[in-house]
Amino acid sequence: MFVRIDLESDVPIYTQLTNQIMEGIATGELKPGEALPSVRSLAADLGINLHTVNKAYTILKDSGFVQIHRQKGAVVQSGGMPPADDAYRERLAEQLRPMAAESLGRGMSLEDWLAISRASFEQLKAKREGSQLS
Amino acid sequence: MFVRIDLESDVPIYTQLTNQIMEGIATGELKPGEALPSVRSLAADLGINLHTVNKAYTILKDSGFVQIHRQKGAVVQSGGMPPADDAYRERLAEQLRPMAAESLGRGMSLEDWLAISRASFEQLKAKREGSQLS
DNA sequence: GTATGTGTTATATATCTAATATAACAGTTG
DNA sequence: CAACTGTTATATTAGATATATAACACATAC
Repeated sequence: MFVRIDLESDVPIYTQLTNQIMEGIATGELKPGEALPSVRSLAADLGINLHTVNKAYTILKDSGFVQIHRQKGAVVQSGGMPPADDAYRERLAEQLRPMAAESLGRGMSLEDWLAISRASFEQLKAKREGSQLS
Repeated sequence: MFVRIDLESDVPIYTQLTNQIMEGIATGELKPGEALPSVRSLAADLGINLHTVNKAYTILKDSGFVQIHRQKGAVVQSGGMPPADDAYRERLAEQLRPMAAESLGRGMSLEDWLAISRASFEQLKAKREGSQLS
């Protein structure tokens, strides 16, 4: 498995898991229809509790990135990913605002801010286009 | 005071406070050398506890955005804001990554991502250039 | 048809964070 | 001296995080 958990981080384990799995889906490392490890096996692999993994899976299910077949397990959403609709864009802008404020406060230019922002997105996009043909 | 606290939010009160004061500094609404309200008066204004305000002030002091004169109170940093050095830029990129991943996963284009990112920064910058002459 | 493997649900516990409530202290200012 | 700073200390409540065990419903494999 590609997941790495940092137990020293102040980011909750279930959040680290959620983020990394979502990143795997976004980059195409995990393809639609592909099965995720069972909550028990992934928990055992990572040396964490089953419920911690389950919490991450539930968040991904509620946000529409995975489907959960009660007895088959969790699989990457195959019926189309959730859209970047207006509600999401608002949430995103809300999250970005304090980060933009701190950057502006530290004297960062718009160009620098956009360069870092662009790099974050392009790195993931490049990974996706490298691992598959779309 | 310009601060608005949302008690329903899942964002901790001290974080909301920290963010809004930092935004005030970034936009120039709060100018270098300007005094912040005392922890007691701001707490009373917002209907929250003195220690919650103090926690926000301490975070802002530790990150270099305000100075605290033990008996005069907290004032906006007048000796230059903390720099946007490499360490900060790394932290920023770290924070942006999961957001970029979700946006990519939802099918957002680089252009859309940059547009939202740019808007977040420019709104604050415009506010700053509107409230002062620099 | 029993065994195994899914997610799910239920309790219980330990630890940490967030927020509040009081109280007191040290040092400045009016 | 009185009033105001931030600071420190102690205590309590509530919630989040993470763990541990156990059991359940249901499908599939032997």
